[in-house]
Amino acid sequence: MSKALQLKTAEIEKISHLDYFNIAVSVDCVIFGYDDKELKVLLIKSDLEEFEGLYSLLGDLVRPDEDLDTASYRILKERTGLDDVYLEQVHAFGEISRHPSGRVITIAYYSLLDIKNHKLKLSNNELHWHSLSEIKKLAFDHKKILDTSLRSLQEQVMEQPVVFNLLPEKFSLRELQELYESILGIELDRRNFRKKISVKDWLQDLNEMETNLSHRPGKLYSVKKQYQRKMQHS
Amino acid sequence: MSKALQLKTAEIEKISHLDYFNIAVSVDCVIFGYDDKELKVLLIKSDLEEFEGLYSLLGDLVRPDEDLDTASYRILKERTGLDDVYLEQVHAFGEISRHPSGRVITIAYYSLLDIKNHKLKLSNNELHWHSLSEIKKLAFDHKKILDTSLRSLQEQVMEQPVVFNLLPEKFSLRELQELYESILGIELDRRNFRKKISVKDWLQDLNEMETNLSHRPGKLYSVKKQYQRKMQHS
DNA sequence: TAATTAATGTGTCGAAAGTACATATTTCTT
DNA sequence: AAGAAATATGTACTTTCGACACATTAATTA
Repeated sequence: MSKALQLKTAEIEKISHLDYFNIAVSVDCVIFGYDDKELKVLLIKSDLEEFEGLYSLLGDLVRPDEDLDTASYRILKERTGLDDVYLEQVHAFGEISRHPSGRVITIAYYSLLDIKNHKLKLSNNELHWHSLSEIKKLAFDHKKILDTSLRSLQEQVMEQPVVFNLLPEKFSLRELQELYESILGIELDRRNFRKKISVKDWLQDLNEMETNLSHRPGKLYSVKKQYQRKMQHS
Repeated sequence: MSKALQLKTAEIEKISHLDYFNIAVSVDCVIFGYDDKELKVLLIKSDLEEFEGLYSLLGDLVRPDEDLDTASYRILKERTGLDDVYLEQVHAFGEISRHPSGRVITIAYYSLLDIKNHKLKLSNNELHWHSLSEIKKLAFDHKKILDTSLRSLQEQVMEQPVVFNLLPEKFSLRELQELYESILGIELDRRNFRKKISVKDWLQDLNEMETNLSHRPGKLYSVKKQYQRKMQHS
């Protein structure tokens, strides 16, 4: 093993095997949701004394026999019951004392899902959706991880068709625009937004209308099949 | 520790401490260099039987008492003697069998340096510069890591002032353009390139000219101080 | 020293994309 | 039938992008 890892002999003598295997690897999932015109993130109450009263992202140690990607899917599945969700790796965080109980480096993933259409079994556990705007402090370095993930999402959102997992299958252009505004934190001009989206050619016009509104309904769209991002089942 | 990592009691019983600490963490550095109008990468001959005759990136295990960033600086320092080099994290690679001798996940960093101005002590070791165009196969998953890092560099290069570490302190616009062409793998129009660079306002006109050319010399520039990317010494 | 060579330095025009902005239309409600 | 509340849509202006050509400079050579 030591030779495999290209250590020099002198180093091998100095450093024991156990030293090197004293780092644990975890995955943390930044699960963004969208509901009530607000971007939210799924958090769990931290059960560490050090972080009494604080919330943290959903994470777990990576098992020796699973890929990083597989680990993130497993965590999502275990915690939310969902298995059709797109995950994207964001960054690795490895400061020495980021975890109070030991050396743990973590790989952050973000994920997007439509809160209303993915009813979690929230009843018996400590899992809750939190509005991004209200989150001031999180356990560990999870606030930093959240900020980095949001920035990464913001950078991708206008270039790539990533956000559709946050919406129901059928949505109006107004709903889509409100979602973009939530993610980017800015207001957008309706006509310019529609123009910009329409040149991307991501949407399928369903020839259906919104219903149950007390005003003129809008047309409904869905994202074209080739742009749907689902889990690559492993 | 187990509680710290938020395992359920049932899991703690099933899974021993050692199982979880059976994953090693390494850092691999994709060190790009530029010389002779070509983009190159620094590789070392693999000393694994499995990869006989193949080259690999510069990497090492992360020590329990160092940050990921610190580890990447240490590796660069140890292998090249350089300590004023900018490193940027790219991605974590964690496929189960990416390392033949055990479970090792690796965090990839890229780094940029001017080959001519950073004379490595290349004499006694197996370190060599390889033209990117000639690299077909590398040890481990290092070809994939290299490709991902290059793509990441390509995406950043027009937006951010990242490439100046690949050039000597003083350079002409032609040299800069040739560098961009090497990185992007395309030819650029001289006038449009100059226009694009000039609006960025990254460059300091040094009021000096190239010398020792057999034709009209160009003006020399350097990157403005506020855009220089050096190591944040830790 | 004049002519040649090989590169530098520079500007314009048309196309495409981005931005600001207002009115007519549709559906539901009363 | 009128009013309320939202949808759907186009144009003019500005900025950016891309293609493209010619005069200038310094070194070399005849």
